[in-house]
Amino acid sequence: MALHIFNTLTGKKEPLQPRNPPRVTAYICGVTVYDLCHVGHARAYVSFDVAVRFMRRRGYDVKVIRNFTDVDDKIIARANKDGVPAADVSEKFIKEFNVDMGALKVQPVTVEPKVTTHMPQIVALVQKLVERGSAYVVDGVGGAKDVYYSVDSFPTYLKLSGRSKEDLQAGARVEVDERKKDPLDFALWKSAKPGEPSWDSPWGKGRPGWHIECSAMCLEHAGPTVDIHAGGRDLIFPHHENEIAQSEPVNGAPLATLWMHNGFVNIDNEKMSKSLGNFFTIRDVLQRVSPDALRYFLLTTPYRGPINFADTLLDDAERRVETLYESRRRAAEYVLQNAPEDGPGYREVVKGTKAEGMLGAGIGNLFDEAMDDDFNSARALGVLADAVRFANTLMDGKESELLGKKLPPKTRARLVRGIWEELAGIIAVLGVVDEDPAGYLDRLRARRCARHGIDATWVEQRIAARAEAKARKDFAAADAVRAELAAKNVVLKDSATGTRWSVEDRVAG
RNA sequence: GGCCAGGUAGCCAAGCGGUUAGGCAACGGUCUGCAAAACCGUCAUACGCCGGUUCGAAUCCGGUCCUGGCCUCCA
Repeated sequence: MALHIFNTLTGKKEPLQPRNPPRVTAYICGVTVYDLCHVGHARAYVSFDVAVRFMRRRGYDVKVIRNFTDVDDKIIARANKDGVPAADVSEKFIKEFNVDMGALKVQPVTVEPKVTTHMPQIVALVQKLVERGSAYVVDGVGGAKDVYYSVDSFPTYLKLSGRSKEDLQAGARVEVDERKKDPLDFALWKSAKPGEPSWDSPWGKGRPGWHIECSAMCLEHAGPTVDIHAGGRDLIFPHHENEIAQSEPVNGAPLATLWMHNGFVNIDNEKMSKSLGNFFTIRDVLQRVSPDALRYFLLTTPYRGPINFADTLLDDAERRVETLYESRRRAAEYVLQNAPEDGPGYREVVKGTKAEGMLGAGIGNLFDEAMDDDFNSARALGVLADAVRFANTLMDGKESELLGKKLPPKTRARLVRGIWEELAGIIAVLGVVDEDPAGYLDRLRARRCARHGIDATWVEQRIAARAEAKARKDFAAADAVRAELAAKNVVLKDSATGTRWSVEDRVAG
């Protein structure tokens, strides 16, 4: 099966059919840079990051365009409030955005266009719309003009959201503006009020309306039709609807073949919003858990549906990621210690056994099959779980139940190596458990030590004392140390190579 | 009011006509000086409710209840 993606425009999963394969163009609506990003942004950009990584795994040459809207009412409002130029606000939050995306391991996109560097294209597009009668000019501020888009000029307006103009007006929350021909008409160009950033145009000093920048930048970087246009659900109306209305009459072609929209992040089953105060920035969250944990959490639900955000769920994800890193580290050590022999891979070994149904088709294939179904990351994590569990079973030497026979360590090592080699490709797409396990686990432990006020040196000393007690068979003393450390959330893990320790985070957060 | 999602075992969450998703928690077991981790088993013939279609429905159809969202800026 080929990659299928849910298309908002048709309401169906459709095969990805790029116009010029293997090239895929994708325009992802970026942020308006007036504040720090929240977990809703994290969900959108992590979802699309995984989608892009998977398309690349599938052999597509993906060009990703993700804009910054750096001219906007909210930026101006923020600048006025802080008493700084608007450009300072947008520049600051572009930097912050990049910091957050970097932390989340969202891969850099191909092009990051900004409104301020695409003014000529925007003005030219507005001009074309006026010329062909899609837009009209009215009096604005101080002799300058405003330009409005006429929704009546575009018969298929609202085809993406499947609404009707009557429905929207029934909401009766559309602002009344005497100069508009239709209440649903929206601004393409706004005349500048005193003190606002502005650019020269045929209509005097002004700035673009909210939607036009994406039409202009998408055209500039992807051409008349982009293969995939993506953003949050909330953008379906009005933003994407308006983009379509602005672009299609001028381009004479569909703006996008596929429209992808990610679902919302809810907090305690309510929409996250600033007014409700249930609002978390990405860095708030990364204060609590690792980027892997946040990514893993976001991937536990397919991108299109809502996802409920809660500390307990994040903590669950972090523990799960920790387990996976532990397994990965253990696998690496196991392979190193057991000198894997050459021979058939796990798929052949599993044939005709209980484990065949689980992994016989091949881990990579199962993963691809899951992701081909509209990037079903939840299913993909199931594949990951099955594979890791099987590798652990082998390392435990408990494979006879599954395989009907016991294998020598060298054979097990061969299979474990093969499994993790395949898993490497998967975790590279998901962007979780893809770091050096020792480094990750050390950082995790250090963070928990800090949170619980634990001194690592002291722990090591206590462990040494316990080792001495154990050496002289004084198990009572050894157990006393275990209990002493357990009281501080420190858990000891004895192994052939010595005692490892970790910090449990379950109590007190 | 209009439009759109969703309701799956203690919790999270796949599946969307027939064959074990997966994870977490709990409990039992293997292992261990004791543990932890890991693995095995149990919880699990679960799918909001009522009808209908079908040899067969969590999956399709009709109705109904509930939750959330959009219709204003929002990923």
